[in-house]
Amino acid sequence: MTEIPKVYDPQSVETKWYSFWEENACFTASPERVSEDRPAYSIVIPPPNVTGMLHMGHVLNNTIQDILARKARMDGREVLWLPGTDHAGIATQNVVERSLRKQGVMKHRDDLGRETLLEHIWEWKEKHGGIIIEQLKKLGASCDWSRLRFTMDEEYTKCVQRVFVDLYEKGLIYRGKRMVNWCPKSLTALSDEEVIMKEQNSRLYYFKVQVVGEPDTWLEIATTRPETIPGDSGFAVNPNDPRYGHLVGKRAIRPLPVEDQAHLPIVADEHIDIEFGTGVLKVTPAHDKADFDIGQRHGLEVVDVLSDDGKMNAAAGADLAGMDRFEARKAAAAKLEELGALTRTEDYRNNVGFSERADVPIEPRLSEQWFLKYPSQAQARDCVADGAMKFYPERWAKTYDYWMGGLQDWCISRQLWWGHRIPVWYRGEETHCGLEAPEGDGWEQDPDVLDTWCSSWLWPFATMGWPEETETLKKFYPTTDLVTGPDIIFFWVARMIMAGYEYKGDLPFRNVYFTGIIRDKKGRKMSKSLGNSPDPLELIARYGADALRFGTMRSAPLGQDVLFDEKDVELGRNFCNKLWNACRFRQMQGGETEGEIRPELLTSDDRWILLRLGQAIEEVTAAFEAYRFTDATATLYRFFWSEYCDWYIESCKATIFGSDEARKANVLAVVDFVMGNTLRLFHPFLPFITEELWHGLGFSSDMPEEQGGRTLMTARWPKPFDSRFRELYGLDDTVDRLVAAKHDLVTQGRNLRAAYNIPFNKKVDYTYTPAGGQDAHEIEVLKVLLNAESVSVGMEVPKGTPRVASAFGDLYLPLEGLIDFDAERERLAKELEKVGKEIGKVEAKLGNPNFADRAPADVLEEQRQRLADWQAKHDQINEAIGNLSA
RNA sequence: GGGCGAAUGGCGCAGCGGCUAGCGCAGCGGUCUUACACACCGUUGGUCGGGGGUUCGAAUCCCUCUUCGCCCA
Repeated sequence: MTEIPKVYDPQSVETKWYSFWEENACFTASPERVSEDRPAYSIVIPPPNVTGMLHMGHVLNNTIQDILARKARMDGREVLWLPGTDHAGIATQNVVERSLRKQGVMKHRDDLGRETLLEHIWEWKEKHGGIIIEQLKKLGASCDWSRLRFTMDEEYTKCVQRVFVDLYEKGLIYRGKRMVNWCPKSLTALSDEEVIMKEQNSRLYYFKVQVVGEPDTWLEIATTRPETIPGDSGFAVNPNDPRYGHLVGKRAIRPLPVEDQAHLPIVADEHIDIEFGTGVLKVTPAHDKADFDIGQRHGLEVVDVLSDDGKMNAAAGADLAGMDRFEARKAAAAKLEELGALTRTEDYRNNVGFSERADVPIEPRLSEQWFLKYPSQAQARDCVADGAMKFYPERWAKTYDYWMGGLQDWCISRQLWWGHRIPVWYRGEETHCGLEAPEGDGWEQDPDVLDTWCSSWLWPFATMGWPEETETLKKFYPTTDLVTGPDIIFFWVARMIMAGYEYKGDLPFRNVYFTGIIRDKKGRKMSKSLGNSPDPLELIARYGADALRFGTMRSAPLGQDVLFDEKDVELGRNFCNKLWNACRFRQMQGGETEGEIRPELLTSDDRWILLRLGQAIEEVTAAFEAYRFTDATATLYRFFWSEYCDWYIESCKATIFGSDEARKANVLAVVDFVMGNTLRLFHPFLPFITEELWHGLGFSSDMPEEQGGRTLMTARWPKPFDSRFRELYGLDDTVDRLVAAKHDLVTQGRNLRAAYNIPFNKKVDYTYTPAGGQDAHEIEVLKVLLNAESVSVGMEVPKGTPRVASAFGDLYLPLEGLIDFDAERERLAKELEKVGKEIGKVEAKLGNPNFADRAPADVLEEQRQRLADWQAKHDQINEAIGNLSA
């Protein structure tokens, strides 16, 4: 760091240090190093989609993980941040199939067959699978890349199969023909969690059916899905509905299909809502879950009128067969009208389940699938309820508990090819579930694969070598923190907890931090179609990774969504530049690095900045303990920018540009002490620039190799100052008060010149009357802070000279005959009014006998002190006004 | 319909029983003052969503209403 440029350029610095860290194995975790003195810290990455691209959600999530990991290293812990990717079954297969269709390689996957398509997907994975990993490195993620895992690695796959076999043998996994959520676009079953309910503007169709043998009796029925009428196998009414009781047991004529107008039974069922529509329900057991249950209770036939791709099949009748379900809806309504059966239609808002991935309405469908009855439910539920596992923010614990209280069996089979194939083989009536194919000929493996979440729920331990009791597992499981989005609390978090108890007999992580959702500055979710989703890589290229990290963290409070604005990143860049230049300033002064601080040479400002540093250390450390990263950045911002740069550096120029060499060396020692600590406090947030400055300023040179000598990454996290330290350097409240009064006087003094329209670069002469003893150094400081030509002490000033005052003394701005008495009088009158108001408020409070009676003594005393302070100020101003007219 | 969360100056937030309700950004005025114009100095904006209550004292606790967001049915 010989010639430091004026503007920080992150590009080369970031590349340089990331390579350095990797080459020096700074991210590598080793179980052997774990001991009582060096406790383990671990965190597993929520595996991103292997073919995905880095987006702002990843930035938020992984920045937080990196901050936690880096802080833990500085706390002297052995850190494992375990990275990896997820095969993302449906998403990945969709992407590759689309690409193959586009290239004309195939029209349908059956054209290629299972093996060939899988080859193509693996090829795709090899080509694109590393992109997101490289992107995470750009962000500065300090993952142990030597342990990179993929959910379809051979070993991981073994874990998935082993768990399947085990749960099968325990009777928790079973195969059954049940109503499932079917996605007609992806052509697979889905779990309940993958169905998103959306409110829709629909139409309610009313039609009538004739009761058999009673030509004058008609039942009117309301439905949103007339296209399923051919699949109806009964009509149901509530037994308590007086309108229809007499019809139960009779039959009515189904109008469609016209070539098969069947006579369907009218049944009574408690579950029918009397209020909805006409109170009569058409029962379609094949295409509605509730209807299926009603059908089961009354022995109704199941008539499937839809194909797996959402088109009507032959059973729907000649008029509808082959049509898409939405087209068929209109056609069916038209047909009813033609038959004179359609009585009316009305607009209707209802909730329709959509496929999460394909975004089309799902189709409830009777189908043979594999289901899982969740294991270790009670333990998983209790660990959060009783606080053994902590959620941040806490409120998610309620959501979790509610969901855990209503668990439904999980449909885990998917009609896809990309994923873990179900380890079950069939031969005739025989079924074999096992890790290996059974002996003998004629066995066929189940064609389906498992839900992706049914592999990633093993992530915390399957990535650590389970089922072997590896050193890694012994030392790093359970993990410490999990950082993820609340949108996958059921998909992933809850299931990991259950798997953790079932297979490790312990919870998988102790704390879960739920991030907010990243939105644009207008509060809209980021989406490709809106084009409001910035490319993090581009932001890094333009502002630097540190800037992106800091900007994001500064605007991401615990428990709230993040309204992302590029301005935040710009602010992050400006912040880095400020840090850069503060160090550049230090560099320009030369002298010994980190010299010894001699207590007897400390100025009030030196003591003050040490006090503020101590305060900042406490605040940032406390913020970390509460996972309040925004608070930490706010403290750092305030401390470094306002307290250190704006006040301390400015005031210490009085010494640095002065002639007292001993004092100058002492100030530089203070500067180094403060900067050394500041860089450490910043490092988890700004890893690159802090590492560069740490070495550039030479802080690394006198540190033990493993405690900051080689890298700032392992320098010790600053400790709050103890009483011995405070005593040695004279850090107490009196310093705080004195310097606050000095700053107050300076601000007022600058204000004076502004009030009289004197530009800041114009040097002026002030006159100062110290409140305490006269101190040449303090006067020099005032001169620097006020940008004054001179600060004279004890001079007589003409009557009416503008004057301000604080506990630090009185300050006059002599204006050489230019005093505008009226303006000054007006200014003072305004001040007086403000102060008078405050006095009134405090007096009213103290004058209230109830207050005096009931308020605690310290509050009372505080108010009395305030009154005295205000009155003193009031007197000062009055005196100044008196001087004006005298 | 049930649950959760939010409502504080133009914007984003902090404060969760007693400091003159803070901070950042934006705005306004001034300044290229030998670390930084990605900066510095000064400064204008708020009866804390409405109403009611508890208390000596409420942005903060309770009730209620309104608006917005999320989750579940």
